[in-house]
Amino acid sequence: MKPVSNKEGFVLRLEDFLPYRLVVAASLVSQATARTYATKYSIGIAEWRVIAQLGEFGTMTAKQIGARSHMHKTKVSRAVATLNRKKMLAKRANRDDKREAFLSLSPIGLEVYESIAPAAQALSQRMFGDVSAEDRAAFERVLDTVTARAASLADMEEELPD
Amino acid sequence: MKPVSNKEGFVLRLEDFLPYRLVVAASLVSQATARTYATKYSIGIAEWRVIAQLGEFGTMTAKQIGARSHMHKTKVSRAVATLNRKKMLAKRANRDDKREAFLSLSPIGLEVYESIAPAAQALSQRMFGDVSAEDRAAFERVLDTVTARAASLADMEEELPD
DNA sequence: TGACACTGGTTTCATTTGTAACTATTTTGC
DNA sequence: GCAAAATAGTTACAAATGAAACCAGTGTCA
Repeated sequence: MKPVSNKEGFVLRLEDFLPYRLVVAASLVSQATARTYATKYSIGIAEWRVIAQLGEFGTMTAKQIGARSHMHKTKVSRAVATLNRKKMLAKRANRDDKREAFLSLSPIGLEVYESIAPAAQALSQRMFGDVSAEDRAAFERVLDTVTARAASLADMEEELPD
Repeated sequence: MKPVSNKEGFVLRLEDFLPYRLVVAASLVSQATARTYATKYSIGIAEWRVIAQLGEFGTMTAKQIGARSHMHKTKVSRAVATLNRKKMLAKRANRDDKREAFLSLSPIGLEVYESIAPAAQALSQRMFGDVSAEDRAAFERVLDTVTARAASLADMEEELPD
């Protein structure tokens, strides 16, 4: 199918349009991975991301998890709640600030982490495995710059004067 | 914050984990762009994507739009419905197959397309503008391969025997 | 000290989303 | 030609989501 030029003449070629391609790729990847652990371990994406953070860093507050994973705070809150219900994490109050709590994986949570993490790694390998080291490095560079840009853009508009 | 190794020893370093980084980057980009045309032109993401497809290719069925943009058919259906309500597109029945309809932009829709497309282009420029040509090429290569992989993975599982 | 702004986290509510069921039509196999 | 399977698109329903209100605790500054 060939692009059609309309009267005004400006045509956006989506197949060359990086933001679009990025988003499509990500959504496919997200679906594919989600399926893997969703069906296999009955864990949702948000829950898994919380587990992954805690598995990597040990102990964090909900706030930290949200900041690090760019997850909305209500999403984190709910994910934590479900994981808590499933006895997958340990909550320890912070004496110095009773608003927040220190979260970490319970033995069960750790088990889940230990079983999902390698699967995730394997899946990643299947998707990115045969990408050359150079391409991979370039890919990471671009991801980083665009992440930074997009994040700053988002923040900017957040604090616009009304 | 330094990763903590737990008893079992397997730690997934999310900052090195490409699927994760890809998804985070995409979600930030998506948010940033969404905001641009959402607030400026009161158009949702799905609607914009439909407009973009039609702007580029002229006439398509809902099915084609969905396939090309990897959008769920209900999403396409609803986006088309809202755009139709806003008189932004033209629906023409297909005599040879009355189940489907040929969709294209109405003059109003074209206007919207012509005003959003350059803005999107500009935003993309702001995010990817100063990426070197080589990095950009590498980035595209990787996006393509991973898109193909993830898509085939998704399809595969779709037809699993239950 | 006490009022007031602020922050971590939860909850409520309206919106968005996907799954599955459904309608209308077309295709297939016999 | 016709019953059964398939397909384009819509709709009903339930789950996921984000914005905003909210609660409890903390910081500030007079």
